[in-house]
Amino acid sequence: MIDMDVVLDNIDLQILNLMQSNARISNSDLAKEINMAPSAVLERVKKLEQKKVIKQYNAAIDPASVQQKLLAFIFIKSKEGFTCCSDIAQQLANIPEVQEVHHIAGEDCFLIKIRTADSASLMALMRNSLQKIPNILSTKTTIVLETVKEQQQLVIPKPVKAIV
Amino acid sequence: MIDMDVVLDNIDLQILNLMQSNARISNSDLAKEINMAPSAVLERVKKLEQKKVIKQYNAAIDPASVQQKLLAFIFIKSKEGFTCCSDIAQQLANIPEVQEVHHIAGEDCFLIKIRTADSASLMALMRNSLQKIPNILSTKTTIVLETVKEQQQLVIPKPVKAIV
DNA sequence: GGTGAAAGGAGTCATCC
DNA sequence: GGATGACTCCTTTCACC
Repeated sequence: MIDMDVVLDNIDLQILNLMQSNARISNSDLAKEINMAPSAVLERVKKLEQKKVIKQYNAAIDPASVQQKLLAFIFIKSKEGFTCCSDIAQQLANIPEVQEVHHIAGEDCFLIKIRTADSASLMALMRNSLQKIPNILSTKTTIVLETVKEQQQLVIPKPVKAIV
Repeated sequence: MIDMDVVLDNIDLQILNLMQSNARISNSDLAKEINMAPSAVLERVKKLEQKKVIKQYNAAIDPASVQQKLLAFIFIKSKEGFTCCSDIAQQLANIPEVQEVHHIAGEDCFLIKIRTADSASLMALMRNSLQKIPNILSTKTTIVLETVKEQQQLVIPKPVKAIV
């Protein structure tokens, strides 16, 4: 079921480009930007949501404002065996503070991105949640000192304006 | 100017909690959820935007749908010296495919998160953009095979309902 | 798949509490 | 700060193309 026949035309790409950095744009503004009727644009947006091209609309919140000042990446090595790997992945994903779980190439099995209030709460979380997951062999933690850039915007190919 | 007197009460936290996973919620629905008048809620949302507690509203787009199937993390080691470091950070941040730039603790200087169409385009980007940045000593690339979880939602302390 | 119009609903602002 | 009400604009639907 991966990679269904999701075919996106230039208009879809324009919509995605506008919405990925301004998700609360009104449908009528969206329609003005791309020179179409609001109803037609609305239908396209709904289809993009249905097809899961648009997965969710998020408000990006400043972590420090809600006392989540520590960001860390942790490499997690696990015992061999693919069934256990996807178990571990799921258990990691269930931890709310874990924002990302990636299965990676190379010796280490997973890379996770995690946010907590401070280093003490990271330590507590590692003891209480991470270490209790079976089949984890070792972890290697990288603490972020400063985040220079953090955005989820994708590079969407700019639609080629047709010559009228 | 970092950490201004941003004081968030329970109502603000409720708003953030609702909007971080549903940024296109209408203001009136938001008002219903937290039992307040729409105008009062709107004012709070605007203040949260002004104070940069809400940084942006994003549509989370499925990367595969727009031909961005490769995700990689790259550790970048640079020459010593703090001034050169922030220069490098800025140049890394200017690359559109680079979604995140973190200054990290330890031997390596930076960790970046980068998305491209495929491994060939990652190679091209490393040759054309990364390698041309001065003072970069070495890079270590980690390719993601599969992403199990990827969300930017923060753990916001659940407001304690006051006893009425 | 897009348009245009019409009804219902939401955003916005001034005013009062 | 929050509520109310009025005005305006937007969303949503549907018949038509």
